[in-house]
Amino acid sequence: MTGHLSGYKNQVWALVDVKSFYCSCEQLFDPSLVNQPVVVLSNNDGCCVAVSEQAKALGIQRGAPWFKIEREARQLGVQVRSSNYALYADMSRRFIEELHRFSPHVEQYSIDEAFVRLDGFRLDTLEQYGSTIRDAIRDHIGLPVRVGIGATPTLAKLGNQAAKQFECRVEGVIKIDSDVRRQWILERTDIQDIWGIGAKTASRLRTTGIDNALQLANKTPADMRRLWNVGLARTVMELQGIACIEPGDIDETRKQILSSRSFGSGISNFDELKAALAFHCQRAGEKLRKQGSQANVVGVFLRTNRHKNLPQHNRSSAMPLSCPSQDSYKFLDLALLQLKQLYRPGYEYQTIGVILNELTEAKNDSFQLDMFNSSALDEHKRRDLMAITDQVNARFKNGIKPASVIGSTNWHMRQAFRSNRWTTRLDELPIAKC
DNA sequence: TCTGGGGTCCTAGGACCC
DNA sequence: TCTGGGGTCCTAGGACCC
Repeated sequence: MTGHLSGYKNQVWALVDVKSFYCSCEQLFDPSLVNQPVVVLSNNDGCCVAVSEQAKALGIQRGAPWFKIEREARQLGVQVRSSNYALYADMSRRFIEELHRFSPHVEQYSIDEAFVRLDGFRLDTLEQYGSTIRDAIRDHIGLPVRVGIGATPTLAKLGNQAAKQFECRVEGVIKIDSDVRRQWILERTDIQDIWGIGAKTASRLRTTGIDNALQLANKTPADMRRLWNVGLARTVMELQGIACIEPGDIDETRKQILSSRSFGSGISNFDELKAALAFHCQRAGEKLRKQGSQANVVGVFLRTNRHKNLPQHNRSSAMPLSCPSQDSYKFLDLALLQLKQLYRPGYEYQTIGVILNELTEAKNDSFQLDMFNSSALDEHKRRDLMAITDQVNARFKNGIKPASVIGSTNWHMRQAFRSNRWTTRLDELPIAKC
């Protein structure tokens, strides 16, 4: 084998990701944030989900609970924003659209990163091509990206990771194209920075003397399969340059749909839980109908706050529908039944959620009838009701919702620092002053 | 007062069958 | 006295990702 980009499958993978995506989106529309320490918070303004380079340099860590670091962060001059998903989703769409100019094969992997296949390019031009992509995203979309290039998805991720690690030396683009360079980078990559290896596996690997990616890559896949699991065996192969993981496209239809949210503060009252449950059934149903699926199983979970020194109660259940459905109200009936079984008075619950499972494609005019409970006419009416509800809710915030949702506000989301939805709302467009 | 929400895949173990 | 074992299917939970 001459180089790592001419392995037997002749694949070339690039992983393009946006530097602290949420922060970069905020900085793009608010120039006062440029080159400043910025953090973006999770739902409920709970913890830091994105941290700008400057904030990182001040010691702010991704995942840190905001209420714990707020005082110090403010003193350090850190700027804070609540999550603004409308903005991020739209910027993500533009980012992916731009990538399609560079390859017919783009697989969006998350809101801020995508795999781009560059098979067939001349090896000595790849680095230049990576820089071209980086410049285009910066100039046309306004977002800073890093590019990692390698013979497998895992090596591309690793290159991307290395581009982060050696930022000052490589200007955001790293290509792993020779065995020498592969080994050099692997040796300097901590085991836990490998895609697919998390905290648990990393600490177990360390007890066997494997601390960096090179040590792992030198194992045989068969041994790792036998001693560990198939996932780790695949990772070893990928690190050796043999592609065996196909990153899925996140635009594919979901196999499971979940709606959940933690409450602003603990909830013990059954009726308030019920209100939240109704909200999540409505929202999960909305997502389900949007992708044209129907569900066969409805699940519910209920959790107390594991960070609190209080009695804990975490339970979940799932029940099959009598026939496949898209009907939020049917989901609610079944979910409520389960909530009654799961609920115990006296606990402070923190999160509730609804999961729709065993999704199948919804056919337009033929659907299975529930033998005991409904007529075809009812089914049609229910479908129309759902369709109209979705249309109204798409146009008007706080449009139609189940009656049981109304009147309880304790579980609503906190978003104290949200910026404008600059690109998706007419009344929030940025204004240019002459 | 205040620690996210949404996914995927894999595995172990129970149920069941012959 | 002697009381199997192997295959398949299903599910809950774990680990991981961003």
